[in-house]
Amino acid sequence: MVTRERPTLEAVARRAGVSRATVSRVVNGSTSVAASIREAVTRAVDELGYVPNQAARSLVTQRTESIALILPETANRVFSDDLFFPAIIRGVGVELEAADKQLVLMMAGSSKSHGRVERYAVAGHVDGVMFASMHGADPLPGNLARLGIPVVCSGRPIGGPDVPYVDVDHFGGVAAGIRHLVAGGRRRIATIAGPQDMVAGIDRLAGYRATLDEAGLTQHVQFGDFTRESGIAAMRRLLLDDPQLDAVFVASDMMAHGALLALKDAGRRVPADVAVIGFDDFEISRYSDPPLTTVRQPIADMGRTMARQVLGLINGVPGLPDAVVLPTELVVRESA
Amino acid sequence: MVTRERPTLEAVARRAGVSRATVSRVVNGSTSVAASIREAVTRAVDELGYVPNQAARSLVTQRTESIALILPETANRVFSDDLFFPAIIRGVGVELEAADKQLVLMMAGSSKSHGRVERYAVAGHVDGVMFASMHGADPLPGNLARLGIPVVCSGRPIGGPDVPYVDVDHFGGVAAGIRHLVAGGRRRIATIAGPQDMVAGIDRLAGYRATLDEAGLTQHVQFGDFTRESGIAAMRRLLLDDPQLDAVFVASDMMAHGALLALKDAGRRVPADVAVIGFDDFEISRYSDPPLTTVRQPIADMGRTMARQVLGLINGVPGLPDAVVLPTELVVRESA
DNA sequence: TTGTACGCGTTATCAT
DNA sequence: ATGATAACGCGTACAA
Repeated sequence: MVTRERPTLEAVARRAGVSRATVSRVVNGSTSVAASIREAVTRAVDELGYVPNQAARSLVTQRTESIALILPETANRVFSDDLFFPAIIRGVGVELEAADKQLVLMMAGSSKSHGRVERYAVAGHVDGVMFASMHGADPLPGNLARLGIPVVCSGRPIGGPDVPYVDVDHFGGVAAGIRHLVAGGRRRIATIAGPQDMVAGIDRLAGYRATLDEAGLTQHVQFGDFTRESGIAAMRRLLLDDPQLDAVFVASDMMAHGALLALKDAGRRVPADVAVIGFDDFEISRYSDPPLTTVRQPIADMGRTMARQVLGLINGVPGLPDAVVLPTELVVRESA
Repeated sequence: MVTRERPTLEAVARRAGVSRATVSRVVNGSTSVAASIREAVTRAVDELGYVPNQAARSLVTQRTESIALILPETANRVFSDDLFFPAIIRGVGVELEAADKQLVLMMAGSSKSHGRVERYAVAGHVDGVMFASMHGADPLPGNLARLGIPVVCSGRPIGGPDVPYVDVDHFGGVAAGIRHLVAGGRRRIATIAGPQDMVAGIDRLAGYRATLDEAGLTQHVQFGDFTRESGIAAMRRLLLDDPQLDAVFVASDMMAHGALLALKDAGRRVPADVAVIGFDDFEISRYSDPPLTTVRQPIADMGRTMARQVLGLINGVPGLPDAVVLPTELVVRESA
């Protein structure tokens, strides 16, 4: 498999009997080119199969036409059976495709890869950067933004929103869920909270605490890491903690699914004995046993919005909001 | 947000009081540099925060250090609740990260984006290309390979394997599943086949036909497109077609899940009345009702293998196999 | 409208 | 061991 020489602008120019500059103009759609010459150049381009060299082009334009999506997780974690990341990628992909940009996917779970991602972005290999699923007070987004690289985060950054972000209304969604439980007569409402180094985990727990306070009820909290297994384990601890509980608000659908399994295992009926509410509204939650009542968050929309924001930043669109918060919505099915 | 001037090789050279060439040598780890000078250069690099410009580097090295994964599907299709693509990406991601290459994800569902992807790859923006989930006799992989671009496909290409590929043993997996059904006394074994423009759909149906022939049984075939909804619909048609059927082999776990729902809906018990076998072994299939007996295919391994193959091609590793076929394995749970 | 010539930031080939 | 210097392929002032 020998690499065939790719034709250059020079080769096309020779073939068409014009200068390189003219070919460049035709290729880039400049209007100030005579129709006859344009036609000749176009033919030469086709005959030679000329395609512009992106590296050379970037070198002078300072643009790469590609945008990175950085996931501070290991590949194994990102693509387990959790559908959050796929949905983000879907939204981002749709929007970038429409803008004719390429999506560079970077997983930065280890500190080694974390550094690699930083160097990559700083090297000017992408025109902009999006972050999803951040842990703790990651300095990377801020660092990149300070270097003048357009950056947008999904999820309000912990430790000071020094970069634009897109998030959903965690608090309001949780409150709606809890109020639904209270209205249904539930009084011993526990929660399985998410990791407290992520804003989704923090805000949903805050929503639980505030709404329970409001109703004057006692709190029961156990923590998971958004996986099904952690949901199973947390539900078991909760049952040990308060065998009389009659409802549980779970901070993610995957963990809620785990809770359902653990409850069935413990002989509890859902929702007769214990009501369960999740958070996400994955497609699959329609098919759990029983179908899951859950707080819907528009994940793909977050991806789309994030992409639009970063494109706006790149193009210098004025008046972009520093923060966009998308609404959540309680979807009532059978589990609560 | 002003783009801060990035320091160039030239700037570092001035600061360290040496030539550009020497700085380049230090940055690229050449041994023939005096220790004292190397130290001075390193310090200048740190102080200035110098990072090599990738475009300039690519221009001369002809390498981009990034590799594309092309999915000939729309973003919406790729990241539905089907876990096939996420698993492929996971495997690819792990392997590329180890090799310090960047993953460029390209979804090419429309013919417009199909062309864009081709131009992108031909423009030399990536060092190699991987394809997953191909439909029909797509000429793109062959075209790119002919241009000297390292290409590997997941799934044997339809219409002549003119490019290296990685696949799984569809036929053997299906045969094992069907024989298990026959051994369990099932005699009216239907199948829900996958799309016949994809090798996974074709080969699994071929396995069904051959193994049923071998056992002298009558065939009942309905088709789906690997989605849960199509599985539901196909199962209903099958029940209409042969109300007496006592088993169904389904060409994917998602469709099998749909079949389970349709059977329950029709009042059939699984496996008492009808045995069900899927194909994939997604994590979630352990939790279906009843837990799904299925043919496991090592999807993430396919991704890893594919990545290793392109990397080998790129590095000119001799003796790479044109085809790698990974084994499948029947996982018996409760549905059959 | 078209062509000339320069510069983008590197790496690589020479001398020294 | 180190330093000039020539590519690499393209866009674009500037000149014609």
